[in-house]
Amino acid sequence: MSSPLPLLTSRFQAALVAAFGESFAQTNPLLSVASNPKFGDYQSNVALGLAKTLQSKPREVAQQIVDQLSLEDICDPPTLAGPGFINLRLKPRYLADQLLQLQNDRRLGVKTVEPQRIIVDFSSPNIAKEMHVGHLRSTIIGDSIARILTFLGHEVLRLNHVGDWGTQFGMLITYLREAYPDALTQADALDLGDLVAFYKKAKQRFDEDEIFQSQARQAVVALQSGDPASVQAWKLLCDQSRREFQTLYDRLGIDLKERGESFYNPFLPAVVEDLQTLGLLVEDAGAQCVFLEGFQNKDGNPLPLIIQKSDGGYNYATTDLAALRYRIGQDQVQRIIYVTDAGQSSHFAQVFQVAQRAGWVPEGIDLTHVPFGLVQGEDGKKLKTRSGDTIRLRDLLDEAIERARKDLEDRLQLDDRQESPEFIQQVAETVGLGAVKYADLSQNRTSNYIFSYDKMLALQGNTAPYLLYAYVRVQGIGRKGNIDFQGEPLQEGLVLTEDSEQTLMKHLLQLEDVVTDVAQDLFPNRLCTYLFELSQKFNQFYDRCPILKAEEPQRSSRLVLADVTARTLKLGLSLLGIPVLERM
RNA sequence: GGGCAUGUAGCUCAGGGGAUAGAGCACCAGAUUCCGGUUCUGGGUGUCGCAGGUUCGAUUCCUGCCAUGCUCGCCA
Repeated sequence: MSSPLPLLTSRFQAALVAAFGESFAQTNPLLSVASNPKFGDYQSNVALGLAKTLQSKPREVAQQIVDQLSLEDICDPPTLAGPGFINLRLKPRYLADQLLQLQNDRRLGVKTVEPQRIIVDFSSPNIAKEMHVGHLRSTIIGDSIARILTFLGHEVLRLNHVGDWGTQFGMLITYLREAYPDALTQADALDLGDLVAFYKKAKQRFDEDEIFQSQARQAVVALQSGDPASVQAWKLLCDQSRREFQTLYDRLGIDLKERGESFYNPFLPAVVEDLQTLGLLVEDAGAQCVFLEGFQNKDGNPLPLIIQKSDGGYNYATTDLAALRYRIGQDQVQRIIYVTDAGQSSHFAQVFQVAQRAGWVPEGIDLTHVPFGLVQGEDGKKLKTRSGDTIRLRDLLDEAIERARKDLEDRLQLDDRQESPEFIQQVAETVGLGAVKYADLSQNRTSNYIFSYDKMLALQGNTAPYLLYAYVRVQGIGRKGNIDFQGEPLQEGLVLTEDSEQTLMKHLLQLEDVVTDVAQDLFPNRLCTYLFELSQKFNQFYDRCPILKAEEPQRSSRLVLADVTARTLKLGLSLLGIPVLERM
């Protein structure tokens, strides 16, 4: 393990028992990283809360705990401060020993946990539409969450719940039937751009023309009941979109299993029947509904969740309920994580409520909606092109890569460096795509975020290029000194004498805490903050401590410290879906 | 009107019961015998939207209000 926290916790619990008796064996010692490094490395706040129960003064309680604490192998003698904080400082000897452990551990101190089966449902674009920046957030955040859970040892099913079913197909098929019938019978009769244009026109007709609307609704019902011509047309349209999506996933390095809404079609009638049997279903205005608890419509009446439309068709609530049942029953998962925009929060709350009331969610199954905010332009409004259209994801990625290439070429020219076109291409792609991903992941996902190429590609600040460069620096040391970091590991004799070495090492020890925390709360931005701070601390160390020119045993110790830092950066970035470069 | 989210430094944002609320950018000034300066060191700012409440302690939790965004029965 890398984190000292479990060890410190058990020592504190022993001290609590010794000081106040057996009943305090389970008391949480409230240990955390010190709020300010000047106080130490870790702190315990337990005395402040305990004072009341013990009818004593906080500082006295703290002193009684400290008197019983046995930490000589880990820390300097604990100190009391303020109203009753207990401050701890790790010993340099302990840090050097831990560095040796990390050097020999491929997982860099992060243990695997008891495995669960978990579904991460993310990305989920709609067939016959282009992926846009909104899908980017779901895709990137979902991918990172899946990577982190997998790294901790869980069995993760990465599901792409594509929108390949429903009213949109009725619209599209009805429209194409009159405007471009070949598209319904021949593969690739249209390219995707045309398909998107047809979709827009179909939507327009749907909104304006009542006859068209009812034809479209009938077409949906025909499709959902398996009409062969409709099914064939539908398959052609899906194949075309699927290939387009896949090129984007390949570029982004995203692994996903497609299991779209259509997959659950056979299970939809049973959802209705079972809700009927349970007595939850009510007919209202011709539609089959479950009336929700705690939701109101504009008139203050209970809000229904529509399970079956008045025309007999199903909608996405039905599909999500069927999916939920399948995932729990057939996939046998213990946790389902839905990564979608915050606008769907109430939809998921409603679906979860109905599933709970129907008894479809057994004890111990965790359903979590992971919402995220909008991507906005620098004007604070929804991100658009100059002409007001939605920006296509592939155009956005292309532009990030082009800008990264331009930055690189300018730098090469300044330094009079010659590099091959292949090198330039690889660096531009890695930096460009990495910057886009990191910019998104480094924000707290709950709020909206302002998209800026300039900021995400900046070489300073909390950006992908800054982190990538810290990694490259270590590789530069290796090349310069002819160091084989993969070689025979040292067995002993490491020393950490300088403040900047110790500060860096203390940060390396926190990786496990951070990864565990992100797996729990599903906020990848905390991992970003950790990696940014790690890079800053590495740069301070690099600035103050010569490595190759140092005398032994400093030289070897610093090489190990640099290597473990680089490996931590590489691992951390990989959990964000961002590959590193050896040179840039 | 109901629901949800957000409101923290000039800007972009972290933090989320505990000590003097942080970072990056921008701005100013410095450093560099060096392993790639895409670096490092200094310099200062805040009624943590407003008002109450809970608490030994609130920017953090609760309530109300204000502002902004998203959303509210047959799209997903």
